[in-house]
Amino acid sequence: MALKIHSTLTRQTEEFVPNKPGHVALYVCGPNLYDPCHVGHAFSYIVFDVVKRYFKYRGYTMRHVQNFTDIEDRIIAKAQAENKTIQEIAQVYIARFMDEMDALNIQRADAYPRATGVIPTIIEITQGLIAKGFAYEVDGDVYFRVRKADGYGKLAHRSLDEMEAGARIQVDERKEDPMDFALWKASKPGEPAWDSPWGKGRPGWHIECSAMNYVEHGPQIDIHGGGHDVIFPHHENEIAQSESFTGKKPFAKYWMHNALLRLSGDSSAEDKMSRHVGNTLWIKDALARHTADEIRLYLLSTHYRTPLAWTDDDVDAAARGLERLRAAVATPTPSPSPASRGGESALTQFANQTREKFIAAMDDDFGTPQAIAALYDLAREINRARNENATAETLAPAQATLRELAGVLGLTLEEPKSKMLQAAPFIELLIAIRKELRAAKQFALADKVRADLAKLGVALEDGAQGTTWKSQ
RNA sequence: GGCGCCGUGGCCAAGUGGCAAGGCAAGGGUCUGCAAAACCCUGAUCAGCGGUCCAAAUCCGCUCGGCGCCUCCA
Repeated sequence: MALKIHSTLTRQTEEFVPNKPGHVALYVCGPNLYDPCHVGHAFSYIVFDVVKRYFKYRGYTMRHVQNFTDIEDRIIAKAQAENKTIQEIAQVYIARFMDEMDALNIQRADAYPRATGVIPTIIEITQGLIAKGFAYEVDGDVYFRVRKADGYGKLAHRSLDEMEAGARIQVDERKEDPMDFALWKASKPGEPAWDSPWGKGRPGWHIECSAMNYVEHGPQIDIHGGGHDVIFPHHENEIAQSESFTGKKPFAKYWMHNALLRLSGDSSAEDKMSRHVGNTLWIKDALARHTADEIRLYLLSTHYRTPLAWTDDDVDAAARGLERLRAAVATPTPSPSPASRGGESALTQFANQTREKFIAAMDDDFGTPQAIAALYDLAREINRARNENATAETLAPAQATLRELAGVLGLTLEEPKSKMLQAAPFIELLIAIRKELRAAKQFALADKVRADLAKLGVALEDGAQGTTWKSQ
């Protein structure tokens, strides 16, 4: 079975064939650093984290590059408003970004280049594009000549004429074509600026990604990813710049775009989550309410190309499902009774079939919803076997498989860290006393202990192997 | 105005031509001193209308409803 990917460029689900056998060069568009990241960003980065984990699982080596755009109009505006440098602004959000990615169990990229770190390459590419006739200078600005680029609009599947017919942008008379976009902008007083052949200035919005790709990956990459909203103009322009400059096509072999997350309000209409619109849920706030496993399971329960509307209730529903998965991998105390030989190999066999189903689902354009369904099926079989007194040894292989597959989705299946570690010895003490009460058939008192602990947020569960507790 | 997506049981969500995955919730049951957990059982003809086909949630057309991009955006 071959791994297939839906590419925005062809609008087809194609078999994945890397440029270099066994290796994947992946570039994912990172954030502009003028504000914290919201769960829409988290969704995108989780999606590509799963893409990466799955490729590794299938034996590919990866090089994953994620950029930071640290020079851009909004960052400049923010810096001016707060009387700070753009570097100071960027640093604050980069530190927060890294913390949040770690908290979401998103594996770090191999490189995090910053736009301001590749200015010489940006100038080199811009010069090259001018030399080849793809760009022109006007008053210290440099514009890309879209009419010259081969197949401009091929990613967005729109022709230039269509775009101009419906364009709402103000036409800059100095540009040859209204759709021409800036590679380099002459700086205004007070703005950060770099020396260039066209005077003091700074990069336009799209060129930095072409430059960072060129520096980190070379002229061609396998997969370029990002949110659906960045297809046009950002990725379209990246293709135009990179292919025109290097002459190598395709710039990226597969273009993957995740659908956009919407934020479901109490009564208001659901809108795309977006920082400039203002309806955002910061990652930090989401993590205060839900664990990374819960958030990931929820987001991955929908296919990445299907839009979904975030609601806390739905995340909570996913969290309850997660508990069943966790119950399945929880290690039971080895049973003293002899192994029930009957279902032993059958469970392992089921686990192996689950792995095949999981792989088949993921091979088909990262079908996480079906992959997760397979996980639930396996969890049920494990729990059932345990109910039928299977030994720890019998359960272990299937549990290992469940952990293995969950790990591909970045799910740890670990119990959330208890908020009551300090109280643990006292809770254990109460459990021990309650055990004696139960042995003495003083059930009313035993139940009171359990009920009162529940009021304090501690749930007791009496199992065959004794009583366990967890905080809620 | 142009390009595109979506509408599946109470809720979330797969399936994209051949008897409708999975999760949450709900009801019934097993187990348990009781409870919890776990497990078992129960439920949808796929927005509406028309068409193509031996056969459609899946293809075509129209209608209604929701959304995205075309400008900053993951």
